[in-house]
Formats: sequence, structure tokens, C-alpha cells
Amino acid sequence: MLTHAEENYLKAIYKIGETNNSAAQTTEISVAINTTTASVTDMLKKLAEKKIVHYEKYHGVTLTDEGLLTARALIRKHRLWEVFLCEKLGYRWDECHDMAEQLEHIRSEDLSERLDSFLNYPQFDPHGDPIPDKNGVYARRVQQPLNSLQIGEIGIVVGVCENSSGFLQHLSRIGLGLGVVVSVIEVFPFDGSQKIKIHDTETILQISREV
Amino acid sequence: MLTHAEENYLKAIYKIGETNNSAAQTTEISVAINTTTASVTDMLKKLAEKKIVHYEKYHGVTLTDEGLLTARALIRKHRLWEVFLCEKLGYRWDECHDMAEQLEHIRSEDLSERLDSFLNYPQFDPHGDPIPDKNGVYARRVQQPLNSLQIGEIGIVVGVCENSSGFLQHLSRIGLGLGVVVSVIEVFPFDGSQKIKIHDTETILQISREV
DNA sequence: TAATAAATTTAGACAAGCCTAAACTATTTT
DNA sequence: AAAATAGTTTAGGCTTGTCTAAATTTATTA
Repeated sequence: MLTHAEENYLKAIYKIGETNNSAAQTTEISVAINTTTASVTDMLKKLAEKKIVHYEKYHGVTLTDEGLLTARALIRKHRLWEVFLCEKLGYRWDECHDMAEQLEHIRSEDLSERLDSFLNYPQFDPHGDPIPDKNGVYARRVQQPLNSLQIGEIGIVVGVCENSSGFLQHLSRIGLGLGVVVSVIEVFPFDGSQKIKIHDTETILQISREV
Repeated sequence: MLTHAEENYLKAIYKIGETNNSAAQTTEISVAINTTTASVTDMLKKLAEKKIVHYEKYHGVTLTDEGLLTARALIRKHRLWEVFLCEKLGYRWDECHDMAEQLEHIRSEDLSERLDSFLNYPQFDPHGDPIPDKNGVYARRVQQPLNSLQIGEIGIVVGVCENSSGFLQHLSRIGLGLGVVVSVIEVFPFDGSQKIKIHDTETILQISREV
């Protein structure tokens, strides 16, 4: 059984490993968790002791199989609670992170499962991040053109292909900035334009190619 | 801002004060919280420091106005979460206490209010205990005869007036033991008998007088 | 490849919350 | 009212998770 602090380290290590695709370094973790590197080193020893991470002095850590499972369960809880807070309690997606951060530490046999079912097995949290299922499996999010999304699918704008400033200005004018969550409402076969919902307003665009 | 441990002490002190109608003694608190009396003494000093309790050495503690408010907010959160766990996630009333015990410590501006509204402003938790409103006010539960309850009202069996063993055996046979939560579904004016729901089964009884 | 810079670990301390054992108060008994 | 008992507090210590400052290792650069 892990303490809250240990769980927080675990999550940070997981996320760093995910995005870097390499071992998480002490400094990276200290930045993520907002502590000193000395504290991180202490904690890494404890986590290694508990077989949660593979730790090699001066060379960062990676998660063990057990650590990976636990980390995914945490992410799952976090994201399910975010869905709950937004969908059921009406919080905005930017308001729920701190609460979810606390809620993810609630210990219980099968709370995640019950919550999942209550929320109707959501695939994504309000930020558009995928929610692992109870076995830790989740739809890897792949960068793909917006125009390849099917009706009902959800995506986050992570970049654009064209870089003409006029085009970028147009995007930001209509609210399509980086990180914005969109879902496809309709596809018009005539010209391939899509009616997409931007997490608040609705707006129709015909776009050449986005990611 | 109080720590989790401080909040637990606060709740214990509140409950003891409520039931005893007097200052909470060190030993009582240590039993409630399951620690040593030495730990309790330490904590009482800290709580007094923070103006949460009035503390007189060797003579127990009572809550300050601030302490009282905070305690009621905690109880409110606890009971609202219990309602959520039972009604929305389908837990049995005896399963949700430990989770609610954790959930009550979640810090947030207005989570209680949102939860309250989401749950449709319940008056009682699944154990039949009253839920304070956002100002800490709640329907004091008063002992009253079951037959005085109106349709839709909820009560807990806290005692009986008649003590003939035959009568008591009848009660336990139909599942009406002490602590059982009942709600009145229907009243038959003809003979004053009531259709009451016992937190699981349904059963009809015509009863002379209960509390 | 030796010197310098950056990252990491070790050493020593501290607050919170708990513990045991010993000392102290208050209450009850005789 | 003195002695016995019950309840409470103090003293000293332990663990967790944090910190600063110093020492060490790795990486970079000239």
C-alpha cells in the first residue's frame, strides 16, 4: 500500500516516462512534484525498496510492472473523477483538476468500477485525455488530422500543419487554439467540412488539414 | 486550514460533546480516534493554539464557535458523500462509511454545495442521520412514535415502549431491530396501520406504539 | 583528456503525528 | 482527610516527508 506522497511521485514518474519515452530524471520529478531533488532521491530509494520502480543511482527511474499498473489505476481514478466533477457537478474542466488530484487517492476496493459504470464508461476525461479501463488499457491517443475523425469522436488540437500567420489567426479567432478539445458533431460529405463542438460554443469550419 | 488528523479529532470532539452534552475528555477522544491519550493531549494543545477548541488541562475540551462550524461542515460533507455512494453508486449503507470518512477531507470551495444540489438536497444520510445545511443547521432528530411519522418521513428505531418478549420477538422476526432505518410509505386511515419500508424489504405492520 | 558545469546524492535537521514509560492531578474510597 | 485508583500530562523517541548545504558523479567543452 502506498502513501499519498508515494502515489504522487508514481504518477509524476509515469507521466515523464510516457512523454519522454525514457527514464525519469531526478530533476524532472522534482519540478513536477515541486520539491527539492534531495527529497526526490529519498523517495526514489523508498519506491525502489517497494519494487515500484527500477532505480539506478544517477540514471533516473523507470516503473516496474507493478508500478505501471498502479500508476494507470491512479490515472484512471483521476480522470473518472474529473468526468464526474464536470458532467455531474457542473464544474468547468479547468476547475476540477485540484479536486481530482485529491479524489484519486481515495482508497476502496471497487470505487473506480462503480464510478466508471455510473458515468457510463467514458472513454475520455474533460480534457480529452483517454481513461484507462480497469486493466490499465486505454486508447492510445494518436495525432491524426481533424478531418479523419468520425462523428462523435473527440480530439485535442495539438498542432497544425499549415503555418501561414493568416491561417493561425483565423484559428485563434474562432477559438481553435492549442489544447482545445473538440468533438465532431457532423460531417458534410459534400465538401468534407465538419460541424465541431468546441467545449462551449458551436462552430462550423471547412479546414484543409489539422492535427 | 486543518490537517486531516486535526479534522478527525474535531469530528470526534463534536460527536462526544453532542451525545454527552458536556466537555469531551481525553480518554473518550482517544477511544474514538483509536490513539493513546498522550497523542490526544498533544493534539488538544495544537487545536487550542488554533482556536478550534477551549482546552483546560485535566478538564477536557469544548469547541469554539469556529470549531463548531467546521465540525458541522465536516459532518455535512461526510453525510452527503454517504448519500452519493449509496444512491448513485449502489453501495450498501454499511459499506460506505470508510469511503465517506476519506471523502469528507476533500478540500474545495463549494464541493458540498454542488454535491448537495446534485443529490437533490437530501435531509438524511443512508443511516437516517440528518444532514446539516450549508449554515450548519439541521433537523434535530427527536424521538417520536413511529405512528406519528408522516408519509415519506424517515426514522430510526431507537427503542420500543412495550417490552413483552412476544412483542419484541415479533419485531425482530419482521426485521425491526434497534437501529433499523424505516420510512413510511403509506398510512391506512382505517386502522392507522402503516406500510413502511425497511431499507431492503417491504413489510406492512399494524403497531400499537414504537419510538 | 583535463577542466568545468550540471545533475545527483549524502548528511544533518525539522515539523507532524504517533508511541511508551514515567510523573502528575483529580476523584473516590475507607 | 489520607490512601488508592482513575485519568491526564510530560518527556523522550520514532517515522514520514520535507528542507539546506556539502560532497560526489556524470556530462560537456575546450
